[in-house]
Amino acid sequence: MNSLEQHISSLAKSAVKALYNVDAEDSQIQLQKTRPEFEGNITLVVFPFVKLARKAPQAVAQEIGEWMLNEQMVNGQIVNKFNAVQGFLNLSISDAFWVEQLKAIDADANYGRFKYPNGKINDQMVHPLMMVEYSSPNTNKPLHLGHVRNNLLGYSIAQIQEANGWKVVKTNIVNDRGIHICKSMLAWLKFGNGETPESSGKKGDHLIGDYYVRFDKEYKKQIAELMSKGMDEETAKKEAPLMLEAQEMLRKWEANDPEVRALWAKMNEWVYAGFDETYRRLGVSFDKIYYESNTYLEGKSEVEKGLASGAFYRREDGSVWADLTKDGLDEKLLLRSDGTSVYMTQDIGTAKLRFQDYPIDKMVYVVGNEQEYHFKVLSILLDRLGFPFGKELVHFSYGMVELPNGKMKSREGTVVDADELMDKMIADAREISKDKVNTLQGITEDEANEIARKVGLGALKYFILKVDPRKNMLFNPAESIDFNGNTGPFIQYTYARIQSVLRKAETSDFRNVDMSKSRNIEEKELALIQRLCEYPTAVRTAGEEFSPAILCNYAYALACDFNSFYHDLSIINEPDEQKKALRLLLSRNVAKVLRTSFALLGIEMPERM
RNA sequence: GGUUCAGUAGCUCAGUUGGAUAGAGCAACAGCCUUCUAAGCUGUGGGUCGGGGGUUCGAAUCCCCCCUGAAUCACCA
Repeated sequence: MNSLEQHISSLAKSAVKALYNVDAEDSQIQLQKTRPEFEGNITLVVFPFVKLARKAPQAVAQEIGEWMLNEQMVNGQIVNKFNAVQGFLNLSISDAFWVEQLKAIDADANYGRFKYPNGKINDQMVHPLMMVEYSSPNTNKPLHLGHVRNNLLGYSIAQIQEANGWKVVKTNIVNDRGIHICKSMLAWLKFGNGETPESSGKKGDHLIGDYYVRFDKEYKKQIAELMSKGMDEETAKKEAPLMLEAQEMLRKWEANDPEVRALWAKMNEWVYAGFDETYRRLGVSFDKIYYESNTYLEGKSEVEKGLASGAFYRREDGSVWADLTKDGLDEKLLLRSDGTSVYMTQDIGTAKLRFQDYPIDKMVYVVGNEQEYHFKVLSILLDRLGFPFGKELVHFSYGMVELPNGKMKSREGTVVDADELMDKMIADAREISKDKVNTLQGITEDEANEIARKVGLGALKYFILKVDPRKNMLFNPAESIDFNGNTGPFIQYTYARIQSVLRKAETSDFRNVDMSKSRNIEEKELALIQRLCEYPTAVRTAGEEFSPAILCNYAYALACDFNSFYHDLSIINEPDEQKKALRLLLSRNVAKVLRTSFALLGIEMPERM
């Protein structure tokens, strides 16, 4: 609730008390922005009071409106005038109030961020700590568009929660062991001829990914061969020599076989170098990285402890299980009969190490909705094992990125590669900018490339983040991502325009807007101020709902409002100094809010484009 | 089959705890650059909010039943 809403809310409560002698609940005070077809800025919905008043809605609205105007004769005027339409009381707010709001926004360098009661955003008092896990790649293939969505959501939500007062630790759990890596390793040994990133010029993650695909190809050949000899498919999949070799390799890995370990370490290094580059280009980062190869043994020992405490039980074949039937779920395997760990075991171990490293108050896992069951179970298990954040852990579950013909599948090559996609977006941005001969004259090649990078990535990131994270989204590779309309570049362009205006404004100090002189704020100016006032609510809601999309929508609305204002009204050519000062002040703060909201999305702003 | 999530304009998506005549963008069509950046602005057309009941002053939103799609229910991760 912003300060206008607070004012009107308490005014409305007073009105209801005075008129009907009832203390209104907060939930009964329903405020909304006045729809453009009516006069006014903010609207009180009076339906909740019509029963108390025993009057028609229209009459109640009229009555409350009149009471408000009278009341303010005494207590200073915020509400200027009103009109009542059915059950809706539309209130017009005074210009002075709006100017005051704008000045307050301008004075606040951290506008929109959560502030402690002392006004600081980073008090020395203990922050609640939120750990956000995201990305969490397998090391057998390069990142694709699905990972991009994960990374962008994870990074953005970390920024948003930080703006909402959390101390945030961004973390990544790298899935660096298991049968999938052995497949790549094996294929590389058999068919690689010693190929390295250096010798081939391929990024390490792509090189490894190629061998993962190669494994699958050869494996399928073997299956087909076995089946042609009369073996059934099920058996053929198990008996194919390549699969047996891969499993043997995994056993050697677990037994610390020096050769296997050395190969594993070398190939992982290649992958990490590739990932690092992709992360850097995407603009995401981590405060602490965990590796599954270091956590899975922790998980096993945690499970052993749970076994000792009676939280879990062992079956005759030696496998360890958790009985979740009391929680309405099934029984869950934690250790295989051969003693090896499963995914769940590793997540428990990772949680343990993390909790040793940080005083976690809230744990957030940014993981696709295909793993909802897994996290439901993990939450219960961590709680049983005594992790304080277990019960309340957040699985930030997001939807899949689908292609027109369905899901992306690495092994079948139907993936949109992250690196290629970024290349394409940046190249597209560069191409488009070539047609814009106007303002980009005289800039260097490097500057032009840097703008294209920001704009291309801005288009990509906004395209992904503007969709409600919970929903599946569609990406059609045949249609390029737009640079016009409701897009990142549209908002970046709005920002760049403002920067251009501010550069041209001869003075940098235009805060001397004199409110004492009554002056009429134009409708489009007022709409902009009101929109700016909504920013803190957008930041807070985005945090509560775990939805960067809310900030996208907000930034888009603000940019639309500004462009309309910019089209209709002159800024630096305005002869009236007061009006000009107000418009410059407005422009500067629109730019500020666009920039900070985009920063929370992980999108950079170009100063010109 | 059980559970969970989704279904809104030709396409991609918005739509706060139920509020006024359901909104954007793209695509289509028609206008606006000798004037602060036209990646912009303005306008036109386009809807059985999957279907049917119910709750009430009021339902895209809440409840029930169906239809469709997705995910999941592994000694995979």
